[in-house]
Amino acid sequence: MPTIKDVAKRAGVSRTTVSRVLNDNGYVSHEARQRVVEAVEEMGYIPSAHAKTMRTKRSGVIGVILPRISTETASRVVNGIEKELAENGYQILLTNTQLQPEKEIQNIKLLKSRQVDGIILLATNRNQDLLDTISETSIPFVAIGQELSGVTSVVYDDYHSAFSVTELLIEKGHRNVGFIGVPESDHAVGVIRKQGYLDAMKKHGLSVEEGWIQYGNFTFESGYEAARQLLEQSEHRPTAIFAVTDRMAIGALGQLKEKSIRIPEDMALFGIGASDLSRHVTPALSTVDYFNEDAGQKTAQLILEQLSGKVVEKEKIKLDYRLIERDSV
Amino acid sequence: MPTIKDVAKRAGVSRTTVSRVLNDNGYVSHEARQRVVEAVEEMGYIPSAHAKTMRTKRSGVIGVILPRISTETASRVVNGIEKELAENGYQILLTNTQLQPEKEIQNIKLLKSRQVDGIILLATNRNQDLLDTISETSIPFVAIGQELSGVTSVVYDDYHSAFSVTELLIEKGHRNVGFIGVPESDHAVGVIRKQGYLDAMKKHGLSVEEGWIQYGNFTFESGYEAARQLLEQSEHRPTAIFAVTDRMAIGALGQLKEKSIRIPEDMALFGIGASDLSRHVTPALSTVDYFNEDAGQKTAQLILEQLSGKVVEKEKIKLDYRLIERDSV
DNA sequence: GTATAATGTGGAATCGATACCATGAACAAG
DNA sequence: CTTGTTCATGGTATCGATTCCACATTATAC
Repeated sequence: MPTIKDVAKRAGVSRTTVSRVLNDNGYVSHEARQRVVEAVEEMGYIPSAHAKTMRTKRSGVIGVILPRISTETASRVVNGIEKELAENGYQILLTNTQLQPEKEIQNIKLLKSRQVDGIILLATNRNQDLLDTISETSIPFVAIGQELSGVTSVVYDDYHSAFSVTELLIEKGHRNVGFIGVPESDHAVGVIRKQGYLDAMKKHGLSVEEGWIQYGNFTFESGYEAARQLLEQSEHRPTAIFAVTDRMAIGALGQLKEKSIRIPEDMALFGIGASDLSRHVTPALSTVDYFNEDAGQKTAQLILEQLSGKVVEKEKIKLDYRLIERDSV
Repeated sequence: MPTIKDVAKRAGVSRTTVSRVLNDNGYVSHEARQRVVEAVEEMGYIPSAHAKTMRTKRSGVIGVILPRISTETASRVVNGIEKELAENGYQILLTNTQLQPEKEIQNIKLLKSRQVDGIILLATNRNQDLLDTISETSIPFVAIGQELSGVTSVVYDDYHSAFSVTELLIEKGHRNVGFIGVPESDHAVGVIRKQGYLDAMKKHGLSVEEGWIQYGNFTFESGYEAARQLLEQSEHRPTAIFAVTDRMAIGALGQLKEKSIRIPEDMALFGIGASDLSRHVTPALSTVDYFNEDAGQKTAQLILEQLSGKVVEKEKIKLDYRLIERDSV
């Protein structure tokens, strides 16, 4: 690989002049510029980003930490981020935590060692170690998915969406609404969505029987299993199930079909996520669209804003959502 | 951010000694090591990967070029790659081309400027410019998904899988098998899979009527549309449809359902990809599993092999596949 | 026609790490 | 007691770019 020195020699100028041409700053005569451009072309010269970063302290890279790469939600968010950042000349460096909280911290260090200009975290938990690590981090940082105290966060409207879903089911005449949640370590999904459900029930004067609330772990299988539990409620069996993710809802759907329970006549079903799946299962699953791609884009914009140098208040952006009513209710 | 110099000062040793402790090579007394470790800890020192890369010419990063980030296939492949590389101390730098061929070349340059130690390309086409760019590239390179001449490639067994699918449909008694393909610019999917279909038909003495072959562009919608075309064949209407991707198969499924055509009684349906979707639509879609995650892992292993320094022959690895027969046939 | 500004170019320092070489101390072998 | 290893440490060059400063040269103003 040729270096700037080689180009300089070939063009018969100094490294400084080559640098000027490349970055289009300073005075360069027409002839000198011409010769440099030719030399670059002929030698297939590609500047070293490392040397540049080292000198300028800017890498043009934003680190993105994902819980897992292969989820639809994450993919969409990344898409949104990518789109926005690429337009502004930034590149993404993706890392994933395989859902291990300690890896989040590890990855933040890793990204810092690579001099990323900013970090975006798709958060799944909010443990103190993580918060500490972030607050020690001097570079622009935005979290998405969870509200992290002291950190600019982009969050979905977990509470109101869950509330609305529950209320919609109630308005459809259901009084016994079952719920499939996830562990509380994921605050947004595990705590807030449940709260939305509980508050909606309460508002309408409906009690929530023990056994109506089951838990899964985001997988189809756990939804399938949770639905089995819900069906076993001997008296006061739910007539509707609200699962906090589409995958679990579709797992539940499998259970219901297996038991030949008609949907929505005998059991209504609602999910969250607006996954491709939700649209194509039968009956089509009612769900909530969180506009993940827009969320990613918004997050990227916040990072860019911080990057632009102006001092920015830490803020919390709550995004819009939309209920999608389909055949399952 | 503290540098190695700051750590050296704090520990009362030279930079060289700090480097020795960090990389665990050369002689360092117990006390000196102790002091360095403490200093690193206290200052929260994180070494600059850029400086290191610059000096050592090794970045510990493998570039991965994807056609699009948010597809199930790509996600799985990346997962496999990640798993294997992470175990060997490498990191991934992801870029995507948004399906624009010229961006593939652009991204290769970008990755080279970042001194990646190797490049993995999820290829969708095989144009000459791309091949030229790759052959000019001196670093380890592996393509996956398409066979690129002169490049180590990991490919799916597109031909035999398509052949098997077609044959299976024929053995089920179908003589009129319709086909939904994609443009030939994607050689593996557009050309080879179609060839497998055609050869299987020929082998069994079946002619392929004009109009039985339709084309889509990987989307649900295009599958839906292609199926409509297939249904319009007035005489000799197909009794089975083989779509070269699950998404298009599921698009077709929508069309069939809309027209109240019973599956599989009136029309059998087969896809490729073993997507989550295929398992959960009704009726469950028969499909081909290409073991994408294993493919990613295998690809990573090939890169690691090249990285290990031994001279490796360019090779072409053809992967296994598995037909998954479900309710749609 | 001289002072001043604009234009054009290169030398050298710098970013933060590693690698090579030199040097010194401690200790064993002859 | 000299010689040769092993152990321990530091100085300095280097990787490939940018940036600052110095110095010409040319153009413009008065």
